[in-house]
Amino acid sequence: MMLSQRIALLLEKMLEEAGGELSIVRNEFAEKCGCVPSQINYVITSRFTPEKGYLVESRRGGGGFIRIRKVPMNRNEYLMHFYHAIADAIDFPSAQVFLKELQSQGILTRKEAHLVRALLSDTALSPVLREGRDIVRAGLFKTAILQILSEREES
Amino acid sequence: MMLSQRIALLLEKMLEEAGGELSIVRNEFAEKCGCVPSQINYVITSRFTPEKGYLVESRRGGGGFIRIRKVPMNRNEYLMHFYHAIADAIDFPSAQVFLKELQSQGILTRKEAHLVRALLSDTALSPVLREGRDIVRAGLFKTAILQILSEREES
DNA sequence: CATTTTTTGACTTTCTTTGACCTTGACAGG
DNA sequence: CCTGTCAAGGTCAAAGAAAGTCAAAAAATG
Repeated sequence: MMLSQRIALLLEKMLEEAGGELSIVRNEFAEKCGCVPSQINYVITSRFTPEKGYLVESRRGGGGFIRIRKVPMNRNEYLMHFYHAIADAIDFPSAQVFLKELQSQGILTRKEAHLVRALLSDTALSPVLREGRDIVRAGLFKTAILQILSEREES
Repeated sequence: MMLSQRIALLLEKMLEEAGGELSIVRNEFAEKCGCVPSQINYVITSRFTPEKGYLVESRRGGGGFIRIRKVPMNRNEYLMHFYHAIADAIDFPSAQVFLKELQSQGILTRKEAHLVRALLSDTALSPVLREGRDIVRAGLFKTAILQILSEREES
């Protein structure tokens, strides 16, 4: 079997055992998998993507780590409906309609909805070339939804 | 755990216990932490920054000391302080530090802070060319701060 | 056979630790 | 008063420790 496949499987298993959140030390882990360290990045960027419900953070330098969090995607049909409706690009007016909906369903408070709306606005995204803006906005919106989903699991 | 992190934690605890103002003798303190004296400077300059609301003074020579103070600010002062500290570009780790601070000051709830953090992450901004990412992030962060400022106290 | 995915490794960036050397302040002795 | 000495803290750069990037080569896929 392919190396990256095996690594991905192992990560998933560890993630499962750790209850959805896992920290690894890249070089150590690569050692354990018998691969070069950058292979770990490849596996993560190709398979542990936000689209698949994973959130990844990391730190360099002494004491560095890579942390992977699995956001359960199927728990909330309603949010996933939004998630998929966003496609790979969305303009601001449409985003605004979605946000109002999320707010009126009580998924976001007014303050939260306003916050997200501000961040998705054309003003906020003005440093991004107009051609790419709707794509960036779509990615941001999806990230927000994933984040909301992951909050619901906790607390 | 990392040395610098242990030291930072200890300092925070001592600061807390001392009610927000704390004086140490650098060499003594380094001794107690089992590190070289300049490590104390490193910890202070990397973690007890004005951005996080700390004021640091010191005196050399006989009877020298380092005094750390946590300055209480009101909500709007805090926000404007952050707004100006962001300059025109900011990387994710710094943004994260700011957000933690906003959260610990009760200006953002945990959920709000997490939401903004997710939207400012490198993952969320991955469709933006890396060269421009920190600039886009700075713009987004400032937008968020303005939005928060414009909210009434209670949401 | 063409295309896509995987594997590798050289190079880069970020964060931490350490130590050699610099500057400042207090205070004694001249 | 000076001035020298010692007791602080400050600075900086090098070395170490980790993760990130990129592109070329190899392998898999259809």
